[in-house]
Amino acid sequence: MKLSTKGRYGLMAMYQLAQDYGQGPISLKYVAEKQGLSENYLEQLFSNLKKEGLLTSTRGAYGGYMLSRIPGEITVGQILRSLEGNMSPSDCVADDGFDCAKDESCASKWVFAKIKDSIDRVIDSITLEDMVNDNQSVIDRRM
Amino acid sequence: MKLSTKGRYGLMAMYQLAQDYGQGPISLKYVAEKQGLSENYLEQLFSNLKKEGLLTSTRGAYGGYMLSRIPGEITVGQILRSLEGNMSPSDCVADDGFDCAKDESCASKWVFAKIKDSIDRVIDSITLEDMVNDNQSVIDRRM
DNA sequence: GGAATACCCACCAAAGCAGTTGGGATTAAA
DNA sequence: TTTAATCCCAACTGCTTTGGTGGGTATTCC
Repeated sequence: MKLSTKGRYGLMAMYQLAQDYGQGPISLKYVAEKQGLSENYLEQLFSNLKKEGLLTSTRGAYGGYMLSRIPGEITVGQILRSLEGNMSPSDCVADDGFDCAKDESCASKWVFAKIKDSIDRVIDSITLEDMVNDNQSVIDRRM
Repeated sequence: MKLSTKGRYGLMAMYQLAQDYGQGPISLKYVAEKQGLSENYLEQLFSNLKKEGLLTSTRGAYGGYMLSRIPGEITVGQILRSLEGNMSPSDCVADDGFDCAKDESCASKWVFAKIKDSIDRVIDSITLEDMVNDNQSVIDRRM
């Protein structure tokens, strides 16, 4: 049950933008180099993050990308969901209106629901600001 | 970040064996039918679970599979790990001795570690017995 | 005008997933 | 002693996803 590189790279890239927050638009090239990622691939991820409203972009020379909100208002959960889809371990407990045939009588289902809840609690409680400040203790108090 | 059918089917099948615990060996065919799974595919999963010591088998007519321990001593974590490998969202926080080049300075890493810990806490606290008894409230008290 | 950038879309190789197939070995029962 | 039920094993397959690459276009600053 792994994250794909979309989620991992995307989080790393967003973290970089959080570190350089307030410096105006940051170019894709810079982010890719700084985090050691393929520029072309990262472009696709940013396109997604933009669609979800987490990034804004400026075209042309000296253009680039910026977080659409302050780092304290962007959570890891928002980033991962926008790149990975929902973060449920099984579709039967996702919020997508998928429904499993056996539905009720399934003992596995509530196990998956518990896993999902615990993941959600973590990723929705950590913001980019927390990551920049390395706020481990803050998070621990929150959870 | 989904479980594969290995984890999902495997858990369902083990749950079935827990329900029929104490009835002697249970055939693959019965479990597959009861849970609506492909017999041939399930066979591979059982082979894995047996290697990990979670199942014992009896060959020949009237043979089958049994849990190797009482349901209260088999956790969801043991089952999922034996079928899915480690349950870390990223290899950089797995216990496998993988090590990431940037290691120290990676802010994403501790995020992944927090996710992993919360998953582990859930799956290691739920046993097959809990599932059979539908012990949701018991689990909630435990966590 | 030229350089730097974001935007868009098609394509691709490799790996993983979810089985299927086919045969063999072992054992209880008839 | 045959037969049917069962576990055991390994190869094969079609499909989808992953993790990119490449090429061209549009926009903006100097």
